[in-house]
Amino acid sequence: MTDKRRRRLPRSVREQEIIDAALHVFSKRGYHAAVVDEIAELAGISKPMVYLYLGSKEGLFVACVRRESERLVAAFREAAQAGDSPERRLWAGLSAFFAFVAEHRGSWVVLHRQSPGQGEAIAEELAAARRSVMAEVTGLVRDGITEGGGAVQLGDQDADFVAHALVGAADSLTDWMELHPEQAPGGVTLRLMNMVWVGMRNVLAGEVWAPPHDE
Amino acid sequence: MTDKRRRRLPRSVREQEIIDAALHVFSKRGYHAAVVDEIAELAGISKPMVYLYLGSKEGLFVACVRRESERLVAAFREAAQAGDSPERRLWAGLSAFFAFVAEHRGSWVVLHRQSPGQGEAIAEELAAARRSVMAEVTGLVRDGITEGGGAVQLGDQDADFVAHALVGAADSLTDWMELHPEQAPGGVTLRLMNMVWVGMRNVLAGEVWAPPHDE
Amino acid sequence: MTDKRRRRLPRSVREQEIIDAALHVFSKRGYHAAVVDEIAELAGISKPMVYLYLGSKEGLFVACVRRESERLVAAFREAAQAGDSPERRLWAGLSAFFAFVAEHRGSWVVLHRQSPGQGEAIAEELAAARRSVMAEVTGLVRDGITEGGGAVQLGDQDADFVAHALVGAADSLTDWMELHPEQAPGGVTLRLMNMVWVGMRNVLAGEVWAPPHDE
Amino acid sequence: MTDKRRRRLPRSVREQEIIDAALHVFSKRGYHAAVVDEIAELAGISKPMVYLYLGSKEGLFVACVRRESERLVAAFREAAQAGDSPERRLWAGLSAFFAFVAEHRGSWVVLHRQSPGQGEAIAEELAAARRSVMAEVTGLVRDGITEGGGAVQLGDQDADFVAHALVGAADSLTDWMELHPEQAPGGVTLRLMNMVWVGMRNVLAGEVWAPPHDE
DNA sequence: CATGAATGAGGCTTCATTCAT
DNA sequence: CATGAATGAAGCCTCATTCAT
Repeated sequence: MTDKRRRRLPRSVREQEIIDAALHVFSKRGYHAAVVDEIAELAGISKPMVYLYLGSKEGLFVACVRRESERLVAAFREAAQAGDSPERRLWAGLSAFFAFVAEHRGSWVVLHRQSPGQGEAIAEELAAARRSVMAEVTGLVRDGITEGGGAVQLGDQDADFVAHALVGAADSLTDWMELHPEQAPGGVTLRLMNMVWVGMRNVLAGEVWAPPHDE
Repeated sequence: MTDKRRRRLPRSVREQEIIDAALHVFSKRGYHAAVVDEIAELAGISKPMVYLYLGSKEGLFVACVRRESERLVAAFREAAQAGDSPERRLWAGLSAFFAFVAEHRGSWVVLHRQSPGQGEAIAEELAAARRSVMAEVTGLVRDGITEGGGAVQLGDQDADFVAHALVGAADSLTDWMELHPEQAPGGVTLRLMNMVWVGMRNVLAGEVWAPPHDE
Repeated sequence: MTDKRRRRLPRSVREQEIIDAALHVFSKRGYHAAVVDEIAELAGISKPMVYLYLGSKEGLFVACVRRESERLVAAFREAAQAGDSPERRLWAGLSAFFAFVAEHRGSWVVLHRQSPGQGEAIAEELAAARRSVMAEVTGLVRDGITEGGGAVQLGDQDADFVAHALVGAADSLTDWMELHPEQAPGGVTLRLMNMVWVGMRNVLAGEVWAPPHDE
Repeated sequence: MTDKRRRRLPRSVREQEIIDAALHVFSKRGYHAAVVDEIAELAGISKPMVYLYLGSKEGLFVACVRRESERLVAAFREAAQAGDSPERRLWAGLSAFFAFVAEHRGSWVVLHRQSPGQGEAIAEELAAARRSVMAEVTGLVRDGITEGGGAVQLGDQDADFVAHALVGAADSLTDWMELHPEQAPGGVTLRLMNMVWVGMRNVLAGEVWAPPHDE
């Protein structure tokens, strides 16, 4: 922490600091309960500066959502690019995704655990962010499973289904991880992948399961 | 609905109507953005009645959480009791769970999609409700998979892991269902079960998957 | 405490019970902080009955003030009548007055320790009550001191001065008595009388005191 | 007063102005009947400023009580220091005290004429303020009478008794003064002092009075 | 550029009072 | 006669946002 008094920072840097502060507060309190004063104080500047840079409370939130969803997508993509086969790419992508959700709690909370109905603009921005994240996962799932699972094709709708299930499970498992702090995130990813993965492959290979009927 | 003006209702009935209205508004707006006036208006009474019956905005929320978590647990248990084998019970319970999440959107949103940090009492109540729901799922998962999957035992921790994954996936899949209204909830349950189920069984049977390494 | 349910009491009795309850609550909380619900509950009846009998919160307060000031005046007069000389009457009256203030704390608090400005009607009623109490004291003081102190006459204005001082001192000494519960009220009266009495007599007899000047 | 619109005042000045306004309103209406809006309006600012500076209605009241009790004590002490003998100090202190009570009606009403039971914090603050005021008077009374009256010692308890009586009488005499506006405060002080003073001295000198018995 | 000072608007809560049975 | 049910009105407090320096 350098001396916070009377720093002259370039606009872009200061803006990022404000968004950092906003992310922290929004994730801790939720959009409505968050208070702009707290964000300004945490950013080490006065409130009018916050308004000068981001325009409004909504602007703050939108900036957070935009930046963090881009970060998540970027992490996902970067990891995925490293693999040289669809299966490897999928594994790497999901690992990165899971790591992001587990480690950047604040970002994920802002993106995925806000109550709905906080206003038109916010709902729109959140929906867009979630769509863009989900699209990445869906794409990798489709390719990964299709090629990894053998000759079986996985349609867009099915891939999207799997992507939703994976994302939801990953989200929920961050709660589980808080109850079991001794479990490493990598291990959790592996367990989740195993469960879904082996299931997907076998289901695609024809091993279906049907609900047992009472005779 | 009969004439809403100046109805005199017994306390117990009015109270349920108020909770109905509160559930609707809380699920639409989230705890903080919800406004007590709107709840009162939707319940067809004046604000002081709301306070006379439920005490405070927090009291309203707690009443919603309590009632709906009990409903969810009840639906889950009732369905599970119908089966005569662990596997059947698990299937029935999860079907009921999924149906509840898909159909009682409001209840589920209030239980599971609130921003964190809404205050001590609220956080505590939500945590308790979620624990009680998760405990039900975990119990059925452990028994169901253990006996359904063969001789393999599933420990409490593993069962809880699977339960979290299932609950999270189910939650997320309600979003998917909104994108695909033509899909019946029963079918969605079946797909989810298949994916997880077959995977779990095979994993327990020894078919593990490991991330592929670049050679 | 007899069975409070469904008593049929004559109007006058019930009214006194309500005033009892009101006095208790008003003296404990003050006019504004007092809540009609609490008065009704303490009186063992429903709120509409309170309004049927006393009309309004103001009516409740006015009834308390009127009844208690009459009681105080009555106690004062009754005691004073017992004496057969002005000096005895004064002593007896002041003793009774002091005993009343010390023992009927509720009554005295309602009469003398209300914030001003609670509304026109209330201010008027309180002023009237205080005037009537003070008039009693003034009358006895004038006669008692005039005849008790010798040939010296005490005018109305002076008597009123002494009466005010005595009443104020008596009021304040109830606080002192709370700090010294071991002191009997009778002793306190005696001390006060002694201090004022001897002073008055000597002053009237010519022993004046003047502020010392620096030379 | 200069143009009240949009004045920018430093915090400390504004704060005192707010307390001035609060004192006025609290003394006119009493704690509960006072309305924060009126205080804000009288202070020439908007309500949020009041809350920003003093925190709450309770905070406003506490600030008044604290400031005014300190003022009273200061006036009392300053006057007392001027004398060069216990008797002179007592006279000067009591004169100052009486002048304060007579002239700063608002301060005195807030300090001494609030209904009891306005809430824990308020009751505590008021009790503390009254204790501190009474302690000053008690101290001076003890020294002043002891040395002024000759060789007779006056114990703490007796001094406190006299102090309570004096303070109560002074309080009540402000009412008398309102009925006799032609009387100067200095004269009232002198009369009160004479009455109590001569009495105390003579009582301490052995001239006791006892209630007359009917033979 | 930066901020201390200021506010309009709105939300939670309470309470005296009345209505319909 | 008696009451459970109901509400209009008002008060405390907070917060996003802006002004004047």
